[in-house]
Amino acid sequence: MKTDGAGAHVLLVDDDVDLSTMLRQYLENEGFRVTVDFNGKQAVDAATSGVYDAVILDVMLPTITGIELLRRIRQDSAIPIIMLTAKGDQVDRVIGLELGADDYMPKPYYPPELVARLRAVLRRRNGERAGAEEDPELGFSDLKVNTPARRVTWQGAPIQLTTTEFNLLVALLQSGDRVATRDQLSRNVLGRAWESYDRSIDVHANNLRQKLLNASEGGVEIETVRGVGYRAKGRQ
Amino acid sequence: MKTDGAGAHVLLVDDDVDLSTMLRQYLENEGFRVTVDFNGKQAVDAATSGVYDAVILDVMLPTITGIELLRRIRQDSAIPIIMLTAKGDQVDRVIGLELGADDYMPKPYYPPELVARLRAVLRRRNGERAGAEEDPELGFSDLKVNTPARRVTWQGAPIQLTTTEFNLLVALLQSGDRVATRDQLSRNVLGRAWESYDRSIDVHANNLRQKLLNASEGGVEIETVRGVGYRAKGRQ
DNA sequence: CCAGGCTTTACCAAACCTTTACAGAAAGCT
DNA sequence: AGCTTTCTGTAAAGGTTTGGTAAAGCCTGG
Repeated sequence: MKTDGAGAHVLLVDDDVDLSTMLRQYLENEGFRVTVDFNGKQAVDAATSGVYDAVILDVMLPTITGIELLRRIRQDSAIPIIMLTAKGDQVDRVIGLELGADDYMPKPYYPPELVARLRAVLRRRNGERAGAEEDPELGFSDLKVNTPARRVTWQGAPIQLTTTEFNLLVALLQSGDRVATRDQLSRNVLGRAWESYDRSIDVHANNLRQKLLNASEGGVEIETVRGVGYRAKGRQ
Repeated sequence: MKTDGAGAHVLLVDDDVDLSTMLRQYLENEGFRVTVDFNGKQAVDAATSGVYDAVILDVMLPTITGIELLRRIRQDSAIPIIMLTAKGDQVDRVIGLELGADDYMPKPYYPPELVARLRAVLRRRNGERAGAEEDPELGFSDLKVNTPARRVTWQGAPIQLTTTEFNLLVALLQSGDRVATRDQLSRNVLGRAWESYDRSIDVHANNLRQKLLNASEGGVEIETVRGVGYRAKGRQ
């Protein structure tokens, strides 16, 4: 249940208010604490203050270049840094990496991809090997969900799920006994906020429900919580 | 005195003539044979020629980045490599270490420290050769992949692969049951992060898939995991 | 200059996501 | 209970995304 980097505090330095707001929400939904710095002025102080666990740094900043920022941060701190770079901009990238950025992320990016890389640098920072092994298996009773392999089985028999269905199932299981709201599910699974009249999650939930029903004969259920969302339930 | 690595032949790739001369003297004094390459041009050929036991590689080179050099060497050889990186410039373990560097050494360094690490990687290499720790052969059922020799066979019959295809196959096999994401594959195989619309991995994956299919008649498959990446699968 | 091999592009088919519509269930109200 | 409103299940149509594939472009080493 405890995903990597849960609770890690991330400093996001980006001048694009809209984009960074969306990204912040996404990150928070993934369990990070996020602070945004729009102008980069205080970024160096903030980044080196020791309160953050990682920095996401846009290289395209209005007043000061991200590269310069990166250099200054690196003078005082070894905090993990991910740069956001323009697509195909090799120069910034190489310079960035050589200045000690831990990774880069070409724009435009998919938030889940960024989160994956963020977790990677955090994991690497903490005991490299130690926590490296995730709890790859979740699920209850005879239902096994192997996240790294993206495989689902009931009593050993594989269940064929689409990408979204798989993600949805994982989200539901991670939510455990708590009800997962449509908004949470939409953000986690579809990568967008939920708005009224959006029935997409419902459709996926039902398709998933159907497949699980067929495969497990009622061993796993997806319970509807009227007006709120869904919850996965199984005979323990 | 002459402990580990006595007589080992080291290739030093560094453009700073003064520094590398001093280092060479120090290393020779410690019992190593040393060859220096200043411009890095011939470094790949030299490193992969089989005459050296280890490479010390400066990442800050004038014409070509050390990272690029590293990648090319790793395409053809498993020789131990230590990177020299600028201070604080954890020149990317993401890229450096993931591309297969064995260790890194921040500049400025104390020669004794470098020698210690050099011996460590040499010892590790030899130890692995002695112990059963290594898996020079990976693959399943009738597919044999010999990494040091860079040879692939199906039921003894060789399969002709390009460098990239071979690396891709190894990356897939090493990932085992886990799905290898495009980003992971891109980093490991191509030495760069993945960005959307980059289809290179897909093309290689399909070429490889085709060759394996022809050779093994379905004994090995490269499975596509939609929206995520690929996985190698074989009849066990 | 050629050859081999990596990358990019373009196109197509298949997979699959989203939307829509409607019917049925649940909850509220009187 | 009945009636009304709100919400969810479900099927199907439509549209979008994704990956396979062929081919052209490009780079590099010979």
